[in-house]
Amino acid sequence: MVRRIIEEDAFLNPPLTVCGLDVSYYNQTAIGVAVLLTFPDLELIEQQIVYTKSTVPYIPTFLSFREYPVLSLAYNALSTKPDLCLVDAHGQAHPRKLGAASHFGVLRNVPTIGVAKSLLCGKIQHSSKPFETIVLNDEIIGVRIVSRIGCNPIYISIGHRISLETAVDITQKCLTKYRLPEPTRLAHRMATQARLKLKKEG
DNA sequence: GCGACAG
DNA sequence: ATCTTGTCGC
Ligand SMILES: [Mg+2]
Repeated sequence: MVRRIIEEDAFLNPPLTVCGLDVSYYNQTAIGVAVLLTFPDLELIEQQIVYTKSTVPYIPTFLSFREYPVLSLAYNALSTKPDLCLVDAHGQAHPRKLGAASHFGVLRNVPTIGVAKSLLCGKIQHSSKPFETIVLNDEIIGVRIVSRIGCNPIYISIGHRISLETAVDITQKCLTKYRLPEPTRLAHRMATQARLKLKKEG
């Protein structure tokens, strides 16, 4: 599957709509969320939540086996498909260069960007470039971005059908006043909200 | 063999 | 990811 990843822009650029994907858990229930926003205005136009039984454990480097199923169902639920997806996970910034964001992109054949909140592998290279890069095996596999002053950085990498440069550019255009870009931030917030609701209802 | 290790 | 109160800082 690694060889099926397209590292070039193969989508409507700039996109008219972008999607944010994330998952939360409540006991054995996986809660998948897909939000659809306009671009570049970032206005919410649709949100979908799906629930499944969580059966696969979390094992580092195998996140997609745990989260892809419910994410795919949430994506299916969208009445309108986005031009690009931002996934709360790494893309190529993965030991085998096949993080969940890339996995999702290839399986669904949709353009994706990996937006992670911490580093899985690789080392940060402080270069002269505007961004610090994530390097693994002498190869740049992603970038670290200080998306909000005073907060921990976020990690951007190619998911599928997009270049790293464009991935960084669009992610930055999705940033407002928070650490996470709007698509991922809203999906994450909605997933948390749904989890707390399940908890309250018992 | 040991430590690191997205969510 | 989840649990969980206070606390520090903008
Ligand atoms: Mg997540």
